[in-house]
Formats: sequence, C-alpha cells, structure tokens
Amino acid sequence: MPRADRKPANPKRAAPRRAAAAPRPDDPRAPADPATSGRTHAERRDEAERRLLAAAVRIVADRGIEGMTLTEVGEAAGYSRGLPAHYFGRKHDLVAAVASYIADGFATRLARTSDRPPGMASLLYSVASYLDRAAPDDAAPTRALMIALAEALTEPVLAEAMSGVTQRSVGRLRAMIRQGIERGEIRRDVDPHAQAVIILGTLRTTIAHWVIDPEHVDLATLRDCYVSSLQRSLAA
Amino acid sequence: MPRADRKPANPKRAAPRRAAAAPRPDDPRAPADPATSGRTHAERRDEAERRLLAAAVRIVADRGIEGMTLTEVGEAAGYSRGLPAHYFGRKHDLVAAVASYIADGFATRLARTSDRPPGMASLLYSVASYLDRAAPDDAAPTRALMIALAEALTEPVLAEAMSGVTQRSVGRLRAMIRQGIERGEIRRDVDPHAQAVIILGTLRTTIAHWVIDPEHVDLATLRDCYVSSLQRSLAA
Amino acid sequence: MPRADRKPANPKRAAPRRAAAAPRPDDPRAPADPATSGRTHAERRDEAERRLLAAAVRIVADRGIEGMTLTEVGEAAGYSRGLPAHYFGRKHDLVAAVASYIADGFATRLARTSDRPPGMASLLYSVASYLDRAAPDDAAPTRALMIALAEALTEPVLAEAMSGVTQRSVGRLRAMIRQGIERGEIRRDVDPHAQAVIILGTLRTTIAHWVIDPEHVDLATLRDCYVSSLQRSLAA
Amino acid sequence: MPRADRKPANPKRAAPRRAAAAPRPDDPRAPADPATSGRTHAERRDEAERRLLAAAVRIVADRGIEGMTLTEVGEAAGYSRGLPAHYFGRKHDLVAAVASYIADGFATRLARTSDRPPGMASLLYSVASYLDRAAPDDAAPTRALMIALAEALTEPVLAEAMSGVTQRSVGRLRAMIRQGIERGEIRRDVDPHAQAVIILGTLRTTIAHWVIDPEHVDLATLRDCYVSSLQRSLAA
DNA sequence: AATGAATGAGACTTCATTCAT
DNA sequence: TATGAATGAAGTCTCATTCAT
Repeated sequence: MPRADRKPANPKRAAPRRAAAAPRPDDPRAPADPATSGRTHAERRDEAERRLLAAAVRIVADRGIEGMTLTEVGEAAGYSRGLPAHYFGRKHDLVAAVASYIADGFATRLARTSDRPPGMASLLYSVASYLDRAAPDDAAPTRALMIALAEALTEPVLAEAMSGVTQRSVGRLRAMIRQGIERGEIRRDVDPHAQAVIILGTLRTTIAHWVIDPEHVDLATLRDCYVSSLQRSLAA
Repeated sequence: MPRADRKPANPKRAAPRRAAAAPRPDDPRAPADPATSGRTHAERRDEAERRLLAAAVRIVADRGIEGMTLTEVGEAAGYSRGLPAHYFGRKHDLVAAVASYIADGFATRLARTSDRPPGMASLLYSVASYLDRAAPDDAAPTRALMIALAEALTEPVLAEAMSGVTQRSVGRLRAMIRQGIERGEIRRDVDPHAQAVIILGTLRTTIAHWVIDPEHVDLATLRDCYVSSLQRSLAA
Repeated sequence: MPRADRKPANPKRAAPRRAAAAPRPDDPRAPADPATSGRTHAERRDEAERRLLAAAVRIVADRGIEGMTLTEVGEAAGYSRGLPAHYFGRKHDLVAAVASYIADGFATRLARTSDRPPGMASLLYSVASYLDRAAPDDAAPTRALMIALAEALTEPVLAEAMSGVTQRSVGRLRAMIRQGIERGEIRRDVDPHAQAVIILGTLRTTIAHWVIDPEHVDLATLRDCYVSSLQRSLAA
Repeated sequence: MPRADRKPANPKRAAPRRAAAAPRPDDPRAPADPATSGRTHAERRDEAERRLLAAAVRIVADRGIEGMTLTEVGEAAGYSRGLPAHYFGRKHDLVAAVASYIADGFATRLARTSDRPPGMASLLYSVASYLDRAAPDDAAPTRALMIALAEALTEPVLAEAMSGVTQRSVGRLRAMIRQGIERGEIRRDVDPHAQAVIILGTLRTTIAHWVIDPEHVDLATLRDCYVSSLQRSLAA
C-alpha cells in the first residue's frame, strides 16, 4: 500500500511555495503595495519579473552563474520552480537578463551627478563616490557585478553585457579626462582612453579586494589614497 | 587552442591509446621518446599526470572550470576518459591540482629578472614586462590564470591556490616599493603593502579587460600610460 | 578564444514517453483509466509514485537492492529513467521508501482478523493464515520481504524498516501468547517474547524455504505440521 | 611543472602496502613462521591466498558481497590492489572462494562433538550449542555466514556454496532425528528431513534477527525456549 | 610472485526544458 | 498567470578488468 504522506526526497522541494501574502521585499525599490489582489496582470507580471531578477542577482553573488539553478531562482523569489522558465525561456536568456539587470544598476555610477566643475574636479569626485557607493549595507549587487565581470571571461552572454557597462564607464571617465586636458588641468600627454581603462581597472580591483576581504580592507583610506595619487599623476 | 585530432578512427581499438606518434608535446620539456614501452611505472605515471594537467589548463583557458569535464581532460591528454578520476579522485581535487599547476607557472613572473637597479626602476620594469608578457603567441596560460583568479570568487578550492600566487606577487612588488622608499625614490607616505595590492590588482583587471575585449584595449599604450602614471604618483 | 555556443541537449526532442496504452498494470489494484490526460497533477503524481514503488518491489524481488538501478525502476514502471531520481532524490531514499512499502504490505499480516477467541486459537489461526497468504499467484511481495530482511544485515536503512515490521509482528504474537497463558491454554513457563521471536523466525524460514524452492516444498503440509507442533509444544 | 609529490586523491590508495615483515596474523590458524624469507613459492602463495580470504571474510561481514572491492581485499590483507585479481581472476571467482571459505568454517558446527547419547539428547545439545556459539568475542564469521546465506537469495554463485553447508547441516540434524525415532524418543510421524530443514532455518533466522537487533533478542533465553519447545513438539 | 597503470562500462545525480493542468 | 509533472542529456565517480613492468 503506497504511503500517502510521502514527499519527494529532494530537500529543495520542501522550500516555501508561492507565499502570495507578501513574498519578500527583495527589491529595495519594492512597490508600496505588494498585495496580490487589486492589480493588473501587467503589474503582477512586472513585479514577478523584478523579484525573479533580484533573487537571481543574490544567488549569482553567492554561487556564480553556473551555481544558479532555475528552480532556486523561482523559489528564492517566492514563486514556483517553473516561473523563471515561464518568463525567460532558456537559462541563457535569464542569464542575459540578469547581466543587464546588474549592469543597469551600475550604469550611471560614474556619471557626474554633482555640481562640480567638469574636468579634474568631476573626475576625482566621481572616483571617490564610486568607491563610497560600493559599501552599502547590502554588498550583493557589487559582488554580483564583480562575479559577472569575472565570469564574462568564459560566458559570452555575460561578456556582451559587461562589455557594455565597461564601455559606458570608460567613456564617462574618458570624457572627464578630455575636459581636464582642455581646461589645462591634466597633462596633455595623457592618453584619455588608456588612462580611463586604467582608472576603471583600479577602481574595480579595489572594490573586488574589499568584496573578498571586507574585514581587512578600509575603503575610505584606499579612496583617499587613490584620489591623491590620481591627482598627482595627472596634474598638468 | 582547439584540438586537431579528436578520436582514434577505430572505436573498438583494443590496443592502448597512447599513439606512438607523440600525440602532442604538451610539455615544453617533452621527453624524447614518449613511446609506451620501455618505461617504468613511475615514469608513465608522472608523464600521464603532467599531460593531464597541461590538458586541463588548456581547457580551463577555453571554457573555465565549470566547463571542464573529466572526460574531456582525459581525452585531450591522449588517455581514456576515466584516467583523471583515477588519478585525482574527485573533480574537486583535480581543480585544486590544476590551480596549483597554473599558479606555479606564474610564480616568478614578477621577480626582478633584469639588471635594473632595485627600487623604482625595478618596479616600473616589472610592471611593464608583466603587461608585455600577457600577450605572447600562446595566451592560454595567461587566460587560464585570469579565469582561475576570477572563479576563485565562487570556488573556495581555487581561492586557496590563487591566494598563494597573489601573496607571492604582492610580496615582490612590496619589496621593490620598500627599496624605492629606502633609496629615496618613492614618497615616504606610501603604504608599501596597500600600494602593492592595488598595483597587482590593476595589472590583473586590465589584462582581464583586454582578454575580454581586445579590440578596445591596446596593451602597449596601456603599459606606457600605466608606467608613467605610477612613476608620477609614487615619485618622492 | 570564445567558447562555442553551448547547444540545447536535444533540439528535436522526441515525444513524451508515457505510452497512453497503460504500459503495465503493475499495481494489482490498477486504476481503471491510467490514461495521461484528464487527471490532476496530484493524481498523476500519486499514481506515478505508486507505480515506481511497485516496480521497485518487483525488481528487488528479482535482483536485490544492489541489483536495482534507478533507470530500471523508471522504465519498468513505464516512465523515464530519470523519474525515480526526480521523486526520491537519492537512491538511498528510494530504498527507504521501498522498504516501508514492503513492510506496510505485511504489517497487519499477523493481526487477528477472524472471530477466533483470543489466545491459543487466535495464535494458531494467525500462524496458519500467515503461511496460507504467502502463496498467492504473485510471490514477488513475499520474496521482496525475504530479500529485504536478508539485506537488512548490510544496509542500515533496510535494517530500520525491517526492524519495525519485525517488532510489530513479534508484538502481535507475544500478545496472543500472553492471552493464552492468562486463559490457561498455554504453559505458564513459556517466555512470551522469546517464544514469539521463535515462532516468527520459523514462519519466515518456512516461507523463505518455499520461496527458494517452490517445486519441492508443499506449504500446506508444512502449515499443518507446524500448527500441530506448536499446539503440542505450548499446550498447558 | 608537475608536482612531484602528488598522490592520487583516492584515500584508499594511501593504505599501508605490502608490509612484508609480519603483516597481520589475520588467520587464527596462522602459520608459526610468517617471515617472508626462507619459504617456498608454494608456501608464500598459500599464505597470501589465506590472508586474502580472511580479509575478504572480514569485509563481507562488514559490508556484504557487493560492498567488497578487490582493491580493499588486497590492501586489507597487506598486499597490493592487484593481488586478488592476480590470484582469483574475476570477482565472481573470489566470491565463490570466499563462500567456500566461510562455509568450511561452519562445516562441523552441527556435528555431535559431545558425549551425549545419540538421538534426542544430541539434537537438543546441538541446537543449544549452535545458538551459544553464535555470539563469541568475534562475531565476524557468524555475521559473514548470515550475510552469505542472505545474499545467496540473489547471487547464484553464493547459492551454490551455501547449498553445500545447508545440505551438510540438514543431513546431520536429520540423522539425529532418525536416531531419535529409532530409539523411540521422537514421534514416528515426524518427517526427519522436513523437520531438519525447519530447525536449521529457525536457528539461522533467529540468529539473523539477533545480529540485526541485538537489543531486543536475548540468545540465552531463546536457546532455552527453543530447546524446550522442540523437546515437547517432537517427544514421542 | 607481485605491483600498479590504464581502460571503460555503468551507476547515480543534477537540471534545463517541455508540456499539461 | 502560474504550477509542477515528466523527460533526457550530461556529468561525476566507482570498480572490475586487462596488461606492462
């Protein structure tokens, strides 16, 4: 006689299902009213998609792209195993969406958002605030970016997205360097593009260093140190 | 580099697979006579192990750690698919061995091998040649190191092995910076360790950037740019 | 060199395997309509689970626990080879489920289900009907129990389940013996527990004997023989 | 550069090798002089074979036939992985040899070794001492026999060897029963063969029960209980 | 006589993917 | 919209087995 109460042994299947009430405010920009009822299909779809992506980012930050399974993403987002596939189709496409989602979060990070004058001042300010913004309470997005950059070496779909965010970042730095040269603040023999690549590389490596070993790395000190180094090396 | 010869034509070949024609001189110091007969157990074992590791490195350079399968490693080395497991047991242990193997290949990369005077000159020379050596004919070792460093973020066994190379490399840079300070070439307020960590990271990140996107990055320009930046920012 | 794009496992996936023709009525109480369509998820799941367990019991009866493979269980039940793992996770857990399934089928075999008076009469009746019920058309369940009991010696998960069914059986026999003693039908110097263990052992060995060599063993004769022996040896 | 000190990850390979000095007096009947030197090839071969078999029995007692690997047998006996295959060829043949070896150890267990008079007294004495001898300091041989008997249900090569012990044991019991009948101690309507089969089976099943679940079974009580039951049920 | 290198079959297990509900 | 049942490919790992030393 079959046992009525048997459950599949897979422990993951025991994970919470659905949780329509208030799944989890995964996304910092969570909507004010996450209640299921009283919302249009489009709204629900959008929210589900956002939650799935946010869950995916957290998982990527933990275990990398290969370590992320569709089942896990669905359940971590408070939905069923099947939903990620339902929305994104192939895993490949989910990975692409995750990569864009991660990149978007950093897209404007080097944009000049202050009232600093263009050129050297903007550059130094952007560099400083890039490092400042890396250390919020939740390191997951930063960690996810680092991992996505790393795994772009072997995963073409990531390479594409990461190449995009890299080029935008390099472009912003390059523009500031050019302005600095035009304004006579920065040496004329500096190659704006190459210098921008090096600055971005230094920023990323500093953050990666902190992501790996936050205990022993003091971002504020490194920030000050780098800003003054940069000033010294670029000054006309 | 993709392999040319996939499998022996005759699938039911009972004879040992090791082709007498010296399948591939994986090891630069390949033995003169790789024929099967006339060698001791220990010799055969050592050679097989070396070949397996060399094959694994090539595959890691192509597809990353997760993309490397035991079957592929065995066959790429000219043996059976079972041999890697037979030697290394778990894939985990093969990965550890591969990581050490990769790390060993770069152990002396930042050692001062020139006749430059110690201190600033050595430092700048080492930095320049690190970037120069990244792009030889066979980029596989460099690629493999970059990938191993990247995947160390999510794979603890790699993290351990990579930590070794990193510490050795940081140590060498740190020593040069200290000498530069002692000789009065480098500012006294530079923290040798922190600066060494940042320099190494920047070198690596930049190379990774180039690996992913060689179109937009010219290593020679970067090298000159970085050397002069460093010189100015560190100079006493 | 960028990786060749990974391709979907099988682009032209063959149609689902579940034959609509009701592959095999594995379960004696097979459902009237095993067709795939028109059933809820829960129903399909339950039926699949029942079929898998029934198939597993048959295979265990044939080849023992070690000889049972997940692939075989899946296909013998009319499903894919992947389903057992999908439901039960590890083979270990399937084995545990099979052991419970087998034990459950025999759990009540020694319960007094007749209108015989308690004590000696019930005991003799239970013993007789235990042997009678062992010889239906399909010896697989009995054979599976014997094998599970045997392999419990080396497989802890079986030992647990078998220990359970054994203790229940011993408990029932012991209760009847106690009643017989209280009613003055059975000698006062009989140790109810030890005697119950011996009776169960004799029953099982008799059945095992028949399972192994049904041609030369006449269960009806052995039954009569043992019932009268028992009566003689226990009578007050 | 390949690491010279690498060992295969398989932990079993780290087990002691060879140990020519005085490996282990596995066999109680070990030769007086186990020294390697000064012995003929035949002697060394015999000893190696005996050691291998003794090691195999210990392993079977622990993990069963399927759980026994050739490598483990060789190393547990103090030799190399390859020796069992070298001597016995296929695993199948080693199993057969092990089965015979086990059976031989129990060949005389039911022989009347006392001065009891033939017939009923011998029968009861043999039964009692069979149970007594089951629980010596080293239960491995008993365990191994039980396991071999159990796995004979699914492993033909075992069935054959076990059939030998069984027939000898049944024969001895049958002879005692016949003598009892001739001497007028045992009822004439007892079938000597069937009764002997049932007695032997009950002895074995009971011991197996005790092996699995020693907590709930007291062999001494069982022995007394069974002896007096037998006496009453067989008495003329 | 004895060792151990190497092979290859076959098991378990995970998971992306498809499809019915 | 969302769930989850079911498939099947691909990978890891274990070992019996063969064969050179």
